[in-house]
Amino acid sequence: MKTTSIKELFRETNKFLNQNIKIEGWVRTIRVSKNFGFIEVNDGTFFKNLQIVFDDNLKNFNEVAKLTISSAICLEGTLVESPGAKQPFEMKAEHIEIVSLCAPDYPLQKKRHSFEFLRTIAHLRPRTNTFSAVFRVRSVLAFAIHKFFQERGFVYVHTPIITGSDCEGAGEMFRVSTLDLCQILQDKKGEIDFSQDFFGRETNLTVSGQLDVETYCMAFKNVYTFGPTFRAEKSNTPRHAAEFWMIEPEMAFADLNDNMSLAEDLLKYIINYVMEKAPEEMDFFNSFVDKNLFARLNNVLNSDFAHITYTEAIDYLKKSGEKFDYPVEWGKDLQTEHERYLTEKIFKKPVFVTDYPKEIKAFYMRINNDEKTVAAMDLLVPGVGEIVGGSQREERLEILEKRMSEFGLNKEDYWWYLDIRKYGGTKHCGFGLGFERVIMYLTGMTNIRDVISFPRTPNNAEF
RNA sequence: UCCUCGAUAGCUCAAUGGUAGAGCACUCGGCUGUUAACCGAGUGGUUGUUGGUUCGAGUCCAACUCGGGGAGCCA
Repeated sequence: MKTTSIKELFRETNKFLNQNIKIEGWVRTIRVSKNFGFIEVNDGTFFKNLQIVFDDNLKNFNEVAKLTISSAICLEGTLVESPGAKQPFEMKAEHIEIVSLCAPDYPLQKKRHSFEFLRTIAHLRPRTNTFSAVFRVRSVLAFAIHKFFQERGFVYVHTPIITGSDCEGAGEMFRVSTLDLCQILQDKKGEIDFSQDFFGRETNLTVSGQLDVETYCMAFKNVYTFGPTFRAEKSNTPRHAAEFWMIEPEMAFADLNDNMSLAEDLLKYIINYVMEKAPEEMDFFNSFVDKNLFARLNNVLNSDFAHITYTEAIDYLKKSGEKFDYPVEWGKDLQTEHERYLTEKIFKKPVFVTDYPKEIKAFYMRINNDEKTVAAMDLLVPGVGEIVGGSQREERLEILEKRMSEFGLNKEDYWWYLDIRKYGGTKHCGFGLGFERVIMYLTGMTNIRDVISFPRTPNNAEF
């Protein structure tokens, strides 16, 4: 007999009602009386469980009655309408095979656990309601992002994970090496001799695919990367991880306004997509994780994002009368408290902040005509803060070279990046979108460690 | 890295410097429609680690480890 998925039962109920079916899954909870009992079984195909009714007509009733949570079972029986209020249908079991009895020291109980505890059993937590919902949404979202870009003709570029360049000089990097740590070779200056290393030079894990993807942008016009990114920063916050995923689109013949339109369209598209494709999971988040979730997401869908310049943002903050821990001053970067005030108190919706002072942004961002600011944009959203950071890139070779020397960067190390400007360079722009931050924003989960299967953070690489 | 709070049974949490406790989980028994099922009984502890103060430390002190919240860096 062919196995039916619980997802099919919920999506095409009439097809299976009063029919004989076979189900394979794991016991989520069991309640037993003297002569009958109930099992809630989950087969992994769907967020919700199927309730099983069984009684002592089963040959192995006594064994079934002693099933432990998370035991694997295979059932045959009839799908019938349920008299109970909490489920539309249930299965009247005629045969239950115990595939594997779960050991009694199984750490997950029927009761609620703290996320902190569940992080210590990251190999078991996908079996809980919350993590089942988080990781199915993560999967749906990843697909939605590809679908969005592919539908618009963007080419997916796999930029390298191991890199010889130090993109934007941003953050500490993880060194990649096959040198024997016990016998590091030093050259005459006493420095490490990377010519003896695997690649014949110093290499690291990537902190951004942007510089590489810009080269493909000049060939395919519209491109994007979507892959793992690594930062060796000892950041200990609910929003940072040493290994995370990032989406980085890049568009040729496009300016900062095109860039912001793309970011806004992308966010709205994936919100719609995940609401449509994972409604049970989203209902769960709205009910148990963040009661304002739907209101917040609908607000994003139904509003045009606000646009202000950095200079205007400083004015807003100064006129607000709010007392901030950090002073508001033109030329200084916006602090988290400033960003949150802008998006949560003043605009109450996503806000693009553009045209930051050139001193506080990266070397590759395009200098504006005022020669004081660069064509950068950050998208701030209520609750999460900065979710997108992007810019129009400096395409003018002389200006880019000047900027690099101001930042103390060695031109020779970026020869291929500069070549793009020499050989048919054009205006272009792009941004980075933190995948985990999107998941947090769309689910209401507040810690990045709870939206990554096996999170890597300082002093933590278990599993 | 800085500030701050915390760590007690498998889990969630109690315990005035003076005998280490409850609910859930687990084991056994009861119960004919349950929904975190219910009722009864039982098992379960080197109180994060190391050192100190004290007649006596889960409780006070110090360092360390890990975790939460905030900050910085950013995505």
